Amino acid sequence: MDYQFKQIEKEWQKFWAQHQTFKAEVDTNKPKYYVLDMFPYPSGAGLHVGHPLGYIASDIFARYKRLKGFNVLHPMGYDSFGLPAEQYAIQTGQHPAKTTETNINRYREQLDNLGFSFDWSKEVRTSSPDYYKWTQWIFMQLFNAWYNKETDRAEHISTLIAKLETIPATEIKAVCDDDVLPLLPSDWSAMSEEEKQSELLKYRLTYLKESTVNWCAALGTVLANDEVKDGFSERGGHPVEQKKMMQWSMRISAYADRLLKGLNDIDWPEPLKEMQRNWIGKSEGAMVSFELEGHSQQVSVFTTRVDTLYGVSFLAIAPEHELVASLTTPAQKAEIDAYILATKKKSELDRMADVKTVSGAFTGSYAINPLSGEKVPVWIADYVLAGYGTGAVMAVPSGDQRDYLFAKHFNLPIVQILDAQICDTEADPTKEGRYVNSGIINGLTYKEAVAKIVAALEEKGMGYAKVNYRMRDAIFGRQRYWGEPVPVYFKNGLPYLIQEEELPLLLPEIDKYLPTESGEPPLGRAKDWKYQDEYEYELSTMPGWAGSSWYWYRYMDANNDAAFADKDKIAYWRDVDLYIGGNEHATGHLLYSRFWNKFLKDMGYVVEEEPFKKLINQGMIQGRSNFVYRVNDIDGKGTNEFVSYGQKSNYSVTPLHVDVNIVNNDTLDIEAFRNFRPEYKDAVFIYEDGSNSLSAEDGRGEAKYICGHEVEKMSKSKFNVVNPDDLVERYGADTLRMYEMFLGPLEQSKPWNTNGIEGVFKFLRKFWKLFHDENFNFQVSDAAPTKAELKALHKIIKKVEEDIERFSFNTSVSSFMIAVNELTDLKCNKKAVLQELVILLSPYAPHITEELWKLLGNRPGTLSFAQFPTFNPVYLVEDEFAYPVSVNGKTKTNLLLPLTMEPSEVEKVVLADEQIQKYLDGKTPKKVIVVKGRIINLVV
RNA sequence: GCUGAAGUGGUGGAACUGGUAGACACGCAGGACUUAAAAUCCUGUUCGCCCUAAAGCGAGUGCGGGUUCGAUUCCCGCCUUCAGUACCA
Repeated sequence: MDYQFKQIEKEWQKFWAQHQTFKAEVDTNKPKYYVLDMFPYPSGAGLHVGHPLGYIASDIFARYKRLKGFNVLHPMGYDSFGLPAEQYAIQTGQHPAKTTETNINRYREQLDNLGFSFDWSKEVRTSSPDYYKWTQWIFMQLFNAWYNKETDRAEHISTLIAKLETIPATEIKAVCDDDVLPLLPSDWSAMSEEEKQSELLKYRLTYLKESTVNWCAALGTVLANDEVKDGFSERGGHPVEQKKMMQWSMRISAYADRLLKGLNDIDWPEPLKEMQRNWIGKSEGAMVSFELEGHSQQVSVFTTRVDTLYGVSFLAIAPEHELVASLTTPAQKAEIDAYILATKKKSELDRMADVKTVSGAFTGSYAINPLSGEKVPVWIADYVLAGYGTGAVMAVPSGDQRDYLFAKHFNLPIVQILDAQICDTEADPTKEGRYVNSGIINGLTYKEAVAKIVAALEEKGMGYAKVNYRMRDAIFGRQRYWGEPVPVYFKNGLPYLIQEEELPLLLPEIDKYLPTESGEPPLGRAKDWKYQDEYEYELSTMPGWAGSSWYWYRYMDANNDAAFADKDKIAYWRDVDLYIGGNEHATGHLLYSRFWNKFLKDMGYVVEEEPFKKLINQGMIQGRSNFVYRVNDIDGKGTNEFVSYGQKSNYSVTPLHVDVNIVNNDTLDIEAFRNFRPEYKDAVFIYEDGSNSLSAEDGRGEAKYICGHEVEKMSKSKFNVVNPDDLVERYGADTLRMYEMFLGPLEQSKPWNTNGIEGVFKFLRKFWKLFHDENFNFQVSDAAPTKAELKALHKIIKKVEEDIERFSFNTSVSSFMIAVNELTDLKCNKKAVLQELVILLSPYAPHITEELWKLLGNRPGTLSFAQFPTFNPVYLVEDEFAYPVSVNGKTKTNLLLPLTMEPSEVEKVVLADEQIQKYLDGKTPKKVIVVKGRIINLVV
């Protein structure tokens, strides 16, 4: 029979499911390999053709590793808590769990269509109580932990309590809030239980704190920094404002340095690591305190250029800074108030777009330079961010451009501090030369100056060296319904954990998925939802990233209800060897996951410091839209006439999107177009050849309407969404799998273009034909392969292995085509060759190869665990080589010579060659370069 | 602005350590088969010049330089596109 992909694919998908072919069990006799995909959020739109790209690549790799003798864990699941299901619930009243279930089923169906080798017995769903029980459990561990800088790891809170009982709190090296009390052991023991709890909260790795948050009124929730884009929410594009709220936070900043260092040990794309480095934003500098004239408080600033301290001509503090009110003199009050009001009015977006305008206001107060004793004015300015450093800067106009502009604008002094510094027209941040106008560091170089200034500040108690990070602690709460409940209740305003045995804390049912009338989160609607019928539960839920920050461990032991995963299983599977996903998760998911992983390692629950050893970003698949061109009449109004792409320059036209699914290789399906919309029913066309009737005059076939095209985002409104199911229906999963790989390098973003899928389909048919005679009877021979056949085979063995190892799947598809073309030309139907080829191709096209494997007489289903063919270089050895002969680097001709011939001998033959003499034009070459087995170059 | 990635035929792309640029595929053109079409198969296809043809000549990997016998590949400068980030003190 001809290649019947539909029947073959259904049959094998059923077989794999029934036999649980890909179920992975711990097997200490085999090396493990863990291949993971970033699990999807099951949206209502289903999978489009861009989603499976990474899944196909990882599936090929997983199948390849199985053939190489590895015990492969290759699971899949769903990140099923999230906003869209809840938005839908608000609109329709339908429970998000129900929508989610429907969407998951659809996803599963689509995934099953593609023949992935997932171990579905280990499926996880973050929204299932069996799963979020353990997300809550990890939250509890974080609550019960603090970060000890001495041991450089997280520890149980009990070790902190032990310290507080024995040593002064000031001697405890902890990552904690700034306002921890300087308690003595006696103070601690004198505290009430509640006072103690309140103090411990300042140390816990997850803690409740009043913080400035990104509040999105339209979504009714708080967003993380990475969910805000240019002052608008990433999802939905609603405005976001700064607001103070009590919020759960995760002390990820405790891990800043380890998160930074760990990047050196993992095999991730360099750009991705760079993004994380920038996000963590480590900067080394110093804290400097300035006394304030007439006040008891001080202002401290963070600076990376403590050497410029003598160049400070004013202090600038954020309008939100806590000292603004007390620093403002009566005379300046009106001006300051007006400025603060103006700043608040400006939206985040304006403030960013408006980088060039200098603005600020003088408080009327003065600060004292700790080293020079000089009086400098204190200003407020919106270029100083409340959220970074201390929310105050020491302004050095000679060395910092923003300070420079500010000083120019407000006529403040600009003091040169280095002899090599040129700051007549702009700031000069270089560190060259020796210091001038700089008190104790005059005449010194940069390096000497920094050390001396830090020492002087430390001696006076006015400053110290400090490392600062841009990364803030992560907000860990959403005022939303469809997320994990936080396992916390409140007693006298203080948070307490519920008991571990009481997990999971189930998401309660509510009547509407909206905030309460008093503005509390939706959980405030739950009736009689109280801990021990008495205490209020936490009403916010966990953010989207909670469930995805540890899910790869759950796959190891998905059905365990005694632990998030069994210790022995974690000890076997350890970490993810290969992780494939989009790079939109660079600073969110991937950073939080590394953080939780390090914490779990500190607490002894897992074994590896880093969760994802190797990571690959698959490129985004963009949409490729098609256009028809509607002709406008003289008044510019649209007509019902459409002109083909090549003829459109002769008319005034309006381009209109047309559904890519009724366009084939940019040729419009006229019939389908007429049915696309009622108003097109009687459309008139001007075809590519300029004619306006379907059949050309000479009867040489049909005229064509050619569409224009453009690359855009894949979206419904642009009619460029391509559904994988349609392509599977037409060409089969094996063709789609190979075509997605054939499209180009995995990491590269590219527009989806179905043109060309035929080529891959033809290839598979040609491959099928190798095993069949003209009448499609299965027929292979047991004869011994010829030298040429073995050469073709071993060439592809070598190529495919090398390509898979470097994730170059597109080139191996080409190589398969070449191999099949060669074997077809050789009329090869030798089992010895074809059977090896079946194994080689099986990771790419698993269905057709399973079928042929069976037809070749092997036990069904054993292909997945066959042995990957071994490359033997003997078959590729050549004894002759057609040397390209070039003159001055330009190739002129080829010369067939034995490979054993030595270069000196080659040179002689070349110079004697009649043909080559012609190119030399009678001249004697100055030099002859012979690279054995490569090239001959004559220099004239 | 800063950081990163990338620019190769009509299109997707290949060329892995500097060694025959354009593999493989799409599209297109021509042909075979067919009453016809679809499907299939064969031939050609970087551009320009020359030519009945065979053959030949020249240019060519974003642009301008450099290193080298030889550069898509290495170095310097510039341009364009995409992504991330954005007053970070």
